[in-house]
Amino acid sequence: MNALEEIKGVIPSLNEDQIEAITTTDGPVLIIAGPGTGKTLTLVARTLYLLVSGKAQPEEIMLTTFTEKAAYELRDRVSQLARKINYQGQVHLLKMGTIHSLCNEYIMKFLSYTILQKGYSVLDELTQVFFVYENFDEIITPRDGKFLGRWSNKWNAIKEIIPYLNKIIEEIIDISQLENSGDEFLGVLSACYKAYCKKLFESNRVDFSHLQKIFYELLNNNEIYQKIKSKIRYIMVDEYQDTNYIQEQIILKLATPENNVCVVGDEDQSLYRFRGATVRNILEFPKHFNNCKQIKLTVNYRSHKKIIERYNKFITSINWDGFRYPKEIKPDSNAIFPEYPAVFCIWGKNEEDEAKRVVQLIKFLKSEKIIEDWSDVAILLKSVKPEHSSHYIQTLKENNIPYFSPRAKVYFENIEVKLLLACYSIIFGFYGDILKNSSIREYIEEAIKLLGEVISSTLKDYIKRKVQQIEKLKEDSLDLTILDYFYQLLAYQPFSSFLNDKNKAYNLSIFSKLISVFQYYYNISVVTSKNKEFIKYHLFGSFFNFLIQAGIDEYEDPYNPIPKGFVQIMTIHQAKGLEFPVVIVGSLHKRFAVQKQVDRDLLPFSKRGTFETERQMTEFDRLRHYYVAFSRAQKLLVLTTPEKPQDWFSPIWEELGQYPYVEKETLKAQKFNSKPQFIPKKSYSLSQINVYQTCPQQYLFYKEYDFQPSRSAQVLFGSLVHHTIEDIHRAVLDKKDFTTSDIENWLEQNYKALLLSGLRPISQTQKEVALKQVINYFKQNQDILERISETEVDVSVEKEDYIITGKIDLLTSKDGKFEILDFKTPPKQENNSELIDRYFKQLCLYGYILKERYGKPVEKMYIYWTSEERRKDALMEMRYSEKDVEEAGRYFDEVVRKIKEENFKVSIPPDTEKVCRECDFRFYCSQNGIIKFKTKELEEV
DNA sequence: CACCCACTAGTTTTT
DNA sequence: CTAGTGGGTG
Repeated sequence: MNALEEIKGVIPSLNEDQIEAITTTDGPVLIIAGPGTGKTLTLVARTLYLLVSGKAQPEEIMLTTFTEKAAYELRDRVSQLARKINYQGQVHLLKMGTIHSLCNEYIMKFLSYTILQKGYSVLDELTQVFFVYENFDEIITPRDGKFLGRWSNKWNAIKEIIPYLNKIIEEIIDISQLENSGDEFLGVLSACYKAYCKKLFESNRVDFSHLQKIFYELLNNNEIYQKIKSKIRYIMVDEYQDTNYIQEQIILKLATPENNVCVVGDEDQSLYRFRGATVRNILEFPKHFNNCKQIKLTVNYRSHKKIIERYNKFITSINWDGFRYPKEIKPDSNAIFPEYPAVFCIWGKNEEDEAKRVVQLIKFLKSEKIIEDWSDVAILLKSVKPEHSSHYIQTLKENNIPYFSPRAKVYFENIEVKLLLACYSIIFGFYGDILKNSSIREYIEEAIKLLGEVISSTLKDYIKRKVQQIEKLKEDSLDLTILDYFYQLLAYQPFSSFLNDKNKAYNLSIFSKLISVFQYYYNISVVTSKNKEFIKYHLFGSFFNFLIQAGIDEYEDPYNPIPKGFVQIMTIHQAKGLEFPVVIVGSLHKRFAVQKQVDRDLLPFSKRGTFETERQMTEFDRLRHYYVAFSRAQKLLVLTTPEKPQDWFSPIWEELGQYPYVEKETLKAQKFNSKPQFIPKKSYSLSQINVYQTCPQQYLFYKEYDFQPSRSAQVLFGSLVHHTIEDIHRAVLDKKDFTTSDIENWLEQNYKALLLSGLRPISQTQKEVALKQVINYFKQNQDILERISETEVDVSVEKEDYIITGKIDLLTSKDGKFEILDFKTPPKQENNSELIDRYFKQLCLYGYILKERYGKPVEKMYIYWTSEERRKDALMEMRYSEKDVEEAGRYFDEVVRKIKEENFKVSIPPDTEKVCRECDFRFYCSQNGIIKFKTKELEEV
């Protein structure tokens, strides 16, 4: 059977255009995929086709997506179908991810050729802001009270300058041209840019745009380019309309010379201009080649034909003047579309009335059983901030309809967050007169009032003790970080009960991360007499002040972004790539502005120059934005407004029936059933599973909720030893010469990197112990080092409903047999202990995976106890039988099943001395009777 | 189509 | 307070 037939066997629905897209593998291909035309399916099938036809091995295919989530989904689907077809290759080796994550991977691989050092940290949106804040005076100098002649407020200047810094990189702008432009603003800007980069690399950090730039520079080094390129034969790029200039350059470079590059996208659905994306890439793609194949997918399998008709009319209502591939989306000719009003409008007298009618409609749909679940309805808005969404939310609440709107930037409105902030502001003395001129005065005062209403006497006493403790500080310091207060507060009501509420627990976890960001970016570890005033002013006056004003989002489950049982209220951006039976589009009367200042200032210096005119940008972008919204609808598209819509909506708005005057009777006769959401498989690392085995509560808090640890010295010690041993192995594999002083150096670097990742420092003696262990290992095991064949081998295994991941080192014996080496830093255990049994099961699993992958059995497995001085005590040899492997498999299934069932009860309390003493939740657990832990420290709390 | 001026709203988000 | 809109003029 040929590859195409095999694929048709598992995906019978493929149409002719899709098949052409799948089988046109060589040379440049542009796939224009309209909404609902099976873009993801086509990408999955194309990848599969490349694999099954033997054109490429998994590791030779690179597929970039717009989000991590899309990458997961693609990978899951490919591996699912690959199994169905019984494909034998290693699907997990596919290079799939966002462009950023792929850049990051290659940078790590070729680190020594870049400006970055080991353990560099990547700034995200929030930390980039604080990085500029931290180095503000060196980056931006004010003149006449204004920053760069434009902005008078410091935080404002930070917020405004960051898009410029990013754009300079993304548009590959020659900074000397800005300098010499003669324009005063651009001159100062280029100086800022230089200072920013200098600071960035001095502190061994990168931002997202620099990840791309550094990778791009690697590609321009021919020797490295050859290395990278030799392993990439096929490139696919999803959402190509949302790529920026440097990404285009990266893709084109990676594709040369044979140009097996396939880009997929739809210029009509481009809505990320504000992030530097430009449709220019997809429009000009064919011009880069002389043999570019173009395939258009235009058959829509998503929407009712009346909906398609309407949005076709909408998108073609202006003159695109060549800035669009002419196309018409066609309904599925095999589908039967029942006759009912599939598109109608709601025009309220005012926002309140509009919301009332919207909710009336939603209730009607549900009570008539036209929809099955509340989550079949999505309200799509330009923004979900309260000023845009509150009238809908209010009315939904009044009618007891559950709703879900995680991106409303209302994190700080949650009671658990308010109460924590109140506690912190009292502990550090940020209340009363000090608030007078603060812009968060109202917020803090309200929070304190709220705390007054719920506070218990024990919590009151605790806070009093802490206030006095800080007041008494003279010349000395407390053994408390700012984050430690957080974990102590969790021991008290109402916080400890909040931990039982999933959503609140996640929000508390976000709080722990915020505090940790503050400690890190303002360079504070413990509270001292010298820094207590600094903490007071900066924690509230600048840090929380900024965050509360900007607002941050609440927790969202990456594995289940559209939970069942809730009406979805989301931004149009969020809805991209999704579909819903019923889509209600609001904000039709609002003006639509497109950010232009950054482009106006910088694009003239881009190599490509400008593209559309400013008027065109506005005209094009607003149509595209709402085109995305309208095309999400499967069965029902409702346009809603409290006022006359903007004129440019008239092509879709004209002659629409109005609710409730539409033919409700024919609507009533319908039944919309929704497809189940795709939920990607969860992966569990073996170290995670170990944590669960040690203490399910600890697993819940650190691994499930992802609380930021404050006191995990043990973790740091273990990682430090592991990483440094990895360095030795890598150096051996690279055939580099090194001495013990190099090892000392590596350990020091690793230590710094681990501290940067937010771990708590360990003592000098402990650090020396770590070094001793590593050097001991190095000195006594020359024979092992010589036999290392691979380090950090990925031993992931995909099970029926979960993925287990792990990393090990691989040895090859003289006669070519495999051996596994795994390092353990805890003290050596007795031979029949429970822990050894657990480690043994891990090794069995590793052995099994490797046998499957390489087709030959693993001969020996070793645990190496690094804390043992002599090799004969440190090295523990194990062998497994098939029976052991089976048992290990059952064992992991069982543990994962318990985790999935959310069984986090502690049945056997862990060793309080070893485990709990290092755990931030020891106060919480002992106050709540989970463990008995009495020490001096606790009594003082 | 470029420029000016008065008026008005205040966004969207990935790594 | 910044910057985008949109009407008006030349």
